[in-house]
Amino acid sequence: MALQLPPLTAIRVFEAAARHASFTKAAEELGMTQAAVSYQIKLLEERVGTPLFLRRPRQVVLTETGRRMAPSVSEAFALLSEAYASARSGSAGTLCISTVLTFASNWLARHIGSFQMRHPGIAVRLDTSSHLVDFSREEVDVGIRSGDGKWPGLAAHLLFRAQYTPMLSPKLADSIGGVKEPADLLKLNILDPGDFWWTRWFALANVPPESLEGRPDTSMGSQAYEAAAAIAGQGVAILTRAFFTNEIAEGRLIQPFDLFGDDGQGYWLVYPESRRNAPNIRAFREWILAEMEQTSAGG
Amino acid sequence: MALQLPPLTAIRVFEAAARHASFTKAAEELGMTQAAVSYQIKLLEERVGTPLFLRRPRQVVLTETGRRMAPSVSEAFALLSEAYASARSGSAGTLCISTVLTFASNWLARHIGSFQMRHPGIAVRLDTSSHLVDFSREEVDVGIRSGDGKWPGLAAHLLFRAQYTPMLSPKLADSIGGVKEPADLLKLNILDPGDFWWTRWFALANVPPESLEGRPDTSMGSQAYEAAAAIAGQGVAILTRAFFTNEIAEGRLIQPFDLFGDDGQGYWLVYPESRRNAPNIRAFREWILAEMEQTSAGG
DNA sequence: TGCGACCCATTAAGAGAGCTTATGCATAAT
DNA sequence: ATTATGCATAAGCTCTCTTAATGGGTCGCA
Repeated sequence: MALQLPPLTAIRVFEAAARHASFTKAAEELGMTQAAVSYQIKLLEERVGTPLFLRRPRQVVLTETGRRMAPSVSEAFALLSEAYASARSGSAGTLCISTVLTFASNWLARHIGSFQMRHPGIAVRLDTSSHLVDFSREEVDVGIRSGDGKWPGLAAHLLFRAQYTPMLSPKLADSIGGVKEPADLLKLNILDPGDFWWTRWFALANVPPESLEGRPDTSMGSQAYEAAAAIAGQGVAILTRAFFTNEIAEGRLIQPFDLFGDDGQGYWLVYPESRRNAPNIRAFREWILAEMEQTSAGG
Repeated sequence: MALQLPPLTAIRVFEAAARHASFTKAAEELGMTQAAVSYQIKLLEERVGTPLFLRRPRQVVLTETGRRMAPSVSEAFALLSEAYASARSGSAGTLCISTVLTFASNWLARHIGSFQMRHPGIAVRLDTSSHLVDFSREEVDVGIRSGDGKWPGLAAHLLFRAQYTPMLSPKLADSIGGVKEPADLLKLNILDPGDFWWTRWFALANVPPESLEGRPDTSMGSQAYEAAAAIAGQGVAILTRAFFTNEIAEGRLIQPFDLFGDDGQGYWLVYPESRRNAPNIRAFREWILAEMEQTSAGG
């Protein structure tokens, strides 16, 4: 196929020169010197095989060929720059967030509405697939994942550390006359006792580790489910605090101890470094960091 | 104004890559390496601010933004290459000849039909203005002018030398019993005796120069008119032979002597060197040189 | 599974297109 | 005449773009 295309820079210069009927004016518009315009036009004329301008004393005028060529060229460039501009700005119109399920259900679901209020022009799409998103393979703008914040090529902002601590319903606490010290928890049903977080937390609390052994594993695989069970009074769950500030504030859960486990991980906002300034990404970043600030302050 | 246009080379590459859904294929089409395509696409993606392709294992696929952009871009390029192609070939569609009146009326008028028969696709426009055409100021393809063949920047082909010699109608010659020697001409009416050509020619013929003095100046300013007068038997004209081979062949004029004046000038086909290979110019050049060959051989 | 084929990304180095500066020339305006 | 304007041209340089070589990832085949 290979349609022989004209030298594009020359064509662009021609378009401007034809519009202005002046090399000097075209040079101004294009931000180059008059000499460069002259050079490009000459080049194009050689390629076309016929003059495009007549050099008159203090002006240039299009030849027949030039006149025939100019309108199509202008139209083509209009099309091009429109497509380009719309791609540039249009890229702000959608935001695809790939997030771990935990974060989506425990935090994002309750807060994303605020983002959409502030940026009504941005359509949000959530992708809660569990695999680690590869930005070069999938059409995703930002990701939220847990880890240590070190991913090559990705910018990462810490949202909060994954600090875990036991939580239970006030009613359940009351059923044993209140939870005064960590060992009290052992009187209750432990949700997902196999979770390493329990082991670590009891260690921090100076409770012998063997106390968990032999308990039936009730792992539900998701904090959301364990939280629901805890709220229903079915046991004590060990949860990430930041996800449940709301439940605590509303009294549906209580956090008996100000003691946190911390495995050094955290939840991070990530996106390709190179896209740091994309409008939609910038908007989301600024919003979520502000939101975190506010939440942690309020909680 | 100054719509920010995208980097055009990158856009061209994008267009091809989008069409093929492959960088490698696009590279082949554009005659460059795959690496260059990759580079240009990356460049464009940075400018646009969002990926245009998703890099999948053995293929690339357009992102939403890319899909939105591709059709307009393709259309724009189609427009562009059409305009360019039509300018390229369309430039062969017209041939504007600037020629001195003498040549137009005495030679071209009778022969141009043969050119149009051979190149029916080329519309011929004649411009017989008398001033020396400036190819950079006027929309003229080729010129025919007399001179010494030296014009800077112009290619020049000698059509014929301006050799002049007396001519008259056979009937007029008979009226004085035939023209046997140059001096016999003095018995007849000399058309435009003030023309320097007469002086030169009689000098070549060893006829005293004073013989022309005192004759009324009948200058008509154009060989065509003088030739018409000669054919009508009104006198002897001194004419450029090449223009009247036809009249001689048909017996309407006779050339009594094989003696030619020659002021070193000639008629030349000229055009800008740079346009030597323009299709219309090439066609005309080849035709007129062949025609000259044939005429001088036949005459 | 392991190997080869295919496709894209990346890097460094080199070539060359195209820009700028400076100057010249022609014409129109003053 | 003199000045101002607009384009052409030459030389030199910059920086974009290309090439070449290499690496990584996946699919297909045995």
